[in-house]
Amino acid sequence: MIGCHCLPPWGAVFCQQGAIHCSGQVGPEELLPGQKAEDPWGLGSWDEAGDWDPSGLLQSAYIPVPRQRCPPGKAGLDEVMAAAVLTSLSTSPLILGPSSVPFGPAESCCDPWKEALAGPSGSYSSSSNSGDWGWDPPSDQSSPSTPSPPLPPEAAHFLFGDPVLRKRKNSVKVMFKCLWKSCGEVLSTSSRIQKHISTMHLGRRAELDQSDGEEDFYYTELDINVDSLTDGLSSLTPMSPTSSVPPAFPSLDLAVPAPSETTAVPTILSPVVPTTLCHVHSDHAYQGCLTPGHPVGTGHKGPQLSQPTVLKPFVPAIPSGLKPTTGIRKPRGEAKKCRKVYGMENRDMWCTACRWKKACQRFLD
DNA sequence: CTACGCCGGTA
DNA sequence: TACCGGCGTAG
Repeated sequence: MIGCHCLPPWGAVFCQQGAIHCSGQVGPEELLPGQKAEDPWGLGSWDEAGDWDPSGLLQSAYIPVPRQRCPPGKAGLDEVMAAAVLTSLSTSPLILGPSSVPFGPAESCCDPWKEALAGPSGSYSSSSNSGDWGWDPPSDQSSPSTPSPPLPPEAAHFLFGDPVLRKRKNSVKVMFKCLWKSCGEVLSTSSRIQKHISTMHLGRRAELDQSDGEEDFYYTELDINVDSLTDGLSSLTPMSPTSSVPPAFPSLDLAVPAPSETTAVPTILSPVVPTTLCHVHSDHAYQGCLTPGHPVGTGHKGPQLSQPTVLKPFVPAIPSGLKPTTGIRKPRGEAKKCRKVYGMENRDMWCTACRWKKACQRFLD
């Protein structure tokens, strides 16, 4: 992985993760000027850096903004920036763990940001963030202009490092975070979050308990282990049986703002769908590459895929890794060929090229 | 493994 | 022009 500025919007989240991680080792002196001065959330309680447990959301209060973006000479973390940071953090808590794994507590604190970016981050990129995932970078992430709604007291306590909670090691705090787009509400109990989703997003009447379980798809459980650092991923990955949301990165734009009642399940897969569709589409180019003069309809597979708008050029599913031995040989065309269309029995209907075992000229690829 | 697409060669 | 050996690939 590379520098933050090169990353797509969601890459910025990762960068923050790196920063988050490092904040564990960063002393107060590392904080940007103004960070303490503003301290709009009473973060000034940072005074026990040594005692600081670098895992968990507690660190969210101390995300050092990358210096490249916010040089010390500048104003620092003003309210807007802090809100933005908190927003992006609150929408992507599950990736906290992995990124912190490769870096041990003994990591140098000289330049945490660089360390996080350029350090032994081979594992950083490959193991922790599923870099292969090809969905669109959620556009929301790039513009964290919508701060999260005010957090409930319990969440605030947790997030901002209630001293009492911080002392409690080996404790796992479970929070429930709304995954609804631009919401990110964090509540302490599943019933609360369900009620929140039901009433706020699904438009159900609060008094009518008509929950059909759909709410489950819209929140995720933050199983935050305050204790273990190396546990990062594993402590976050296991989802409660009640929560159907996969341990996907919540920074994803779920892109299902108005889910239909009919298919609730696919919605949880929606982050993957675009990619899948893309590959599927390109892998089965059968429908897509027919020549206009397509003759008989024998093999016609009915209406073509209505080109979904989500399909974009993307990474073309080039059959890479083909053996370079035979030089330039086109991968086998997937279009209909005369043999396929007419069959061996109607060989006389084939184009001459096909008859001669040459490249079919009727159904060009 | 077979079926297939088709390159390269031959008649 | 007509055909086919044989290679590489997909299933």
